Formats: sequence, structure tokens, C-alpha cells
Amino acid sequence: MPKRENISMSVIRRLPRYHRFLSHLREKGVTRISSTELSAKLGLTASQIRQDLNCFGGFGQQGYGYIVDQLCDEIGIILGLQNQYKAILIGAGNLGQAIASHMNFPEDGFRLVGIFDSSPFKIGNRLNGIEILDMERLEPFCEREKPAMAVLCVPREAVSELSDRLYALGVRSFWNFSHYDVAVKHTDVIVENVHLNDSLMTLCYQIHNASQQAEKES
Amino acid sequence: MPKRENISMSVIRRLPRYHRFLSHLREKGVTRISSTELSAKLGLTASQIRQDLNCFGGFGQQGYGYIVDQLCDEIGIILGLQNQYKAILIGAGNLGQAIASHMNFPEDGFRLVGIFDSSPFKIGNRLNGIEILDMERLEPFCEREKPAMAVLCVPREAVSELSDRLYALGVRSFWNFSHYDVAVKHTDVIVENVHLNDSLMTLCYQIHNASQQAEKES
DNA sequence: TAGATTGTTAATCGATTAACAATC
DNA sequence: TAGATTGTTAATCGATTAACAATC
Repeated sequence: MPKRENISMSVIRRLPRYHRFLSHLREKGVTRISSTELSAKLGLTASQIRQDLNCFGGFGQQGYGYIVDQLCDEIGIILGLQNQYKAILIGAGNLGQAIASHMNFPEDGFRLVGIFDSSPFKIGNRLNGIEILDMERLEPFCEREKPAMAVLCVPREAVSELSDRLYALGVRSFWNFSHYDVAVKHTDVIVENVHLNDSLMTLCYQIHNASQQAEKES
Repeated sequence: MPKRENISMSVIRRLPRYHRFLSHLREKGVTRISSTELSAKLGLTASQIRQDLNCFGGFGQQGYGYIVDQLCDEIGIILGLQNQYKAILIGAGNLGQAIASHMNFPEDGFRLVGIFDSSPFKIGNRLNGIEILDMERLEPFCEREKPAMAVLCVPREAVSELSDRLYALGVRSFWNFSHYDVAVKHTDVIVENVHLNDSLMTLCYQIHNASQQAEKES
């Protein structure tokens, strides 16, 4: 990979989408695609796609386009999907259970190695073949397994203390589903927030706004 | 509300976060806040916050700042949270169940009025007090209830046909959790995609990239 | 009145799009 | 060789930040 360095998040956030789309094309047996075709399907400009890809190197062939199979793999490598980083899940409530069983971690660069909860009703149960452990066993577990990432599916009130506790255990990245922004107190911490409530409110705004526009026009 | 019209999505996506933060401050009994204080807590610039708010009107007082209670309510109104739009959920699998029970729809501007699934093992069960109905009952239900929004928690393959079916029934907005982008074939459709896989891959990239940087420096 | 902080305009920065030469 | 499509530079557009006058 030739270039890299200082890639903007706007570009990064488009890569998984390219990857998903190209996997799909590959499955359908498509071998070749041009930036123009791809842009039409994704609702982007061809320019943007070429610009994005050229942050990482020239993957295409002039006059021909991109080889689907090859480009898909390259994007996978850029994203680091081959890594299988160890991940733990904290909080086996509704959402935690759904994440554990709905997500295909290996496909996305991770391996779920542990699940923790503090409820006696959940401890001992299995989720996707993994035993739910008592929160008290977090320390020895992390010292042994050294997970790189923690999925946080706990109530808002618990996050601040929990993230400190995990940081002390060497966890440096968080996939946060709680209704709370994980504070980035340390420069080496990576947080990806998924605020479902925010997403839903955004949708509400759009519906609300569209109906107001409609009113105004009538 | 004085101004409005043509507000960019960048601004809209920050509003729920402001709202969440201000609710929290209100709960803690804080009555007054300046854009500078707020910006420090949110990790933004004071300029941006003032700029954002002034898209909708002047909610502050010069020399004083903003009244937490009032600003919070105003943002709620801008987002349209008072609307309680009717929503239905399609797909009562792991993720669907989690969404139904984990989300507080009324707080976010919606009311969940129906849940649908095609599995005989799920039909008839209750989720959050709502009976899971057979997909075949979708038509009469929608004709009667006229839901504004559908939460899609179905497999990728099902989305294309399903969204057409819902569009025909008058549903114009979708909160899509499937591993697929809902095609916007019509200009009056609003889609909010939540691609958890994409989010996870983005996190993978960041970890991968951080460790590469660390290697380079050593 | 003096101090503080907003609302708003102007300057900067970054991201997207357009254009085209390079080349398969 | 002619046609197509990339990689890349330049132009445009939009979003963020800075500055400051208005005013509470």
C-alpha cells in the first residue's frame, strides 16, 4: 500500500460501504466495475470514489476499471479486517444479546472472546457459545486474554466508571451503545459511539421537517 | 421559530447530542450555561454551537448565556419530538426484540404500534406489551393505523421487496438496520440507515491504523 | 457603567466535484 | 490505433472557526 497517513474520517466511513457492495458484487459473479457504475449504484460521484481509493493506492486499470475481487480484498486489508482483534462484551441485556448474536464479528475484524454481566440471572448462561461471566471476573480475564476492544451495552450511569476500569486493564478501544458519550481522557483511546436514540431523533426531525415543508407548499 | 429552511445534515446530527446533554444538565439542576462551557463538555467549539443554534433562532441572552431548561425544550421542538409518529417494527429477531424493548420511542418522537414477523414461533408472542403479528396482516394493519415509519430488522434479502410493499401502504420513512442500503426510488422517502457492521469496521480500521502508527514510530 | 456572552459577518479550512492528461 | 477509464491536479463548494459589534 503506497500512500496512507492522515486519511480523513469522511473517507474511512465510506470504506465499509464500498467493501459491502463489492462483496455483494463478487457473490453475484461480477468481475469488473468502473467508478462510474459503482457511483451510480452507491449514489455518489465517480470522482469521489476514485479520490477515496487513491488515498491508499492505484487499484484500478486505466481504460478498464477495477477488478471487483481484488478491490474488495484491498479495502478489507486497508480496514484491517484480517486482524481478528479480541473483543469483550459488557452487559448482556436485550441489546447486548442482540449484538452478540446478530453481528458477525469475524467478518468485521474482531473475535468475541468474553461476555460479562452483573445480574445473577444471566451469569452462567451461554450466548453464542460463550459463557456469561460475573463482572468480578473481569480483571483476571483481561489480564489473561488482553482484549483490544470492549462493546459497552450497559446503562449510562455505569459507563464512566466502567471505561476507567477497562482502561486500567489495557483496553484501548470501545464500541459504545450506551446513551452517553465515552469521555476520551487519554489520547490513545479510540471510541466509536452508536447512539441509536440520536439516530431515531434525526429521523424524527426529517419526518417533521418534510411535513412542515408540505404544509407550507399547500 | 424564526429562520430554518435548508439546514445541513451536519447541523441536524448534532442536535440530538445537544438535547441529550441539556436534559442531563437539567436533571442535575443546572439552570444556565454558556456556549463556551457547553463546547468544553461536548468537545466542540463555542462558535459552532452558537452557529448551529442560530440556524433556528436566537435562544440565548447576550452577556448571560442560555437557559438550560428553555434551550432543551426548544431543541426538542426543532427535532419534532412532541409528534409521537406511529412506527411499526418488522422482524422480531434478536435485534428487533432489542430495539423494541431497549429504545424509549416516546422520548424520541415515536410510538411503536405494531410488530411483525413471519416465523410461526414468534407470531402471537408479546414484546413490550405488543403482540407480534403475522406478516400477512401487514396490509390491513397499515390501512387502519397508517404508520409513518417502519423499523427494518429483517435479513438483507428481504429489504428490497419489503420496502416496496411498505411504500405501497403509505409508509414514507424507514429506520433500517439491515445489512443493506434501502434504495431511495422515490423523492418523498426518508431513510436513516444504521449499519452496525460498518461502524464496527470503522473501529477496526482505527485500531489497525493506530497500531501501524505505533510500529512506525518505534 | 463595566463585564460577559451572544448573534452574525468574514476568513479559513477541508471535502467534494470537475476537468483532463496519462495510459491501459 | 481508438476508446475507455483511471489517477491526479485544479476549481468549487460547504462547513468550521475566528473575530467583533450588539446588547443584556
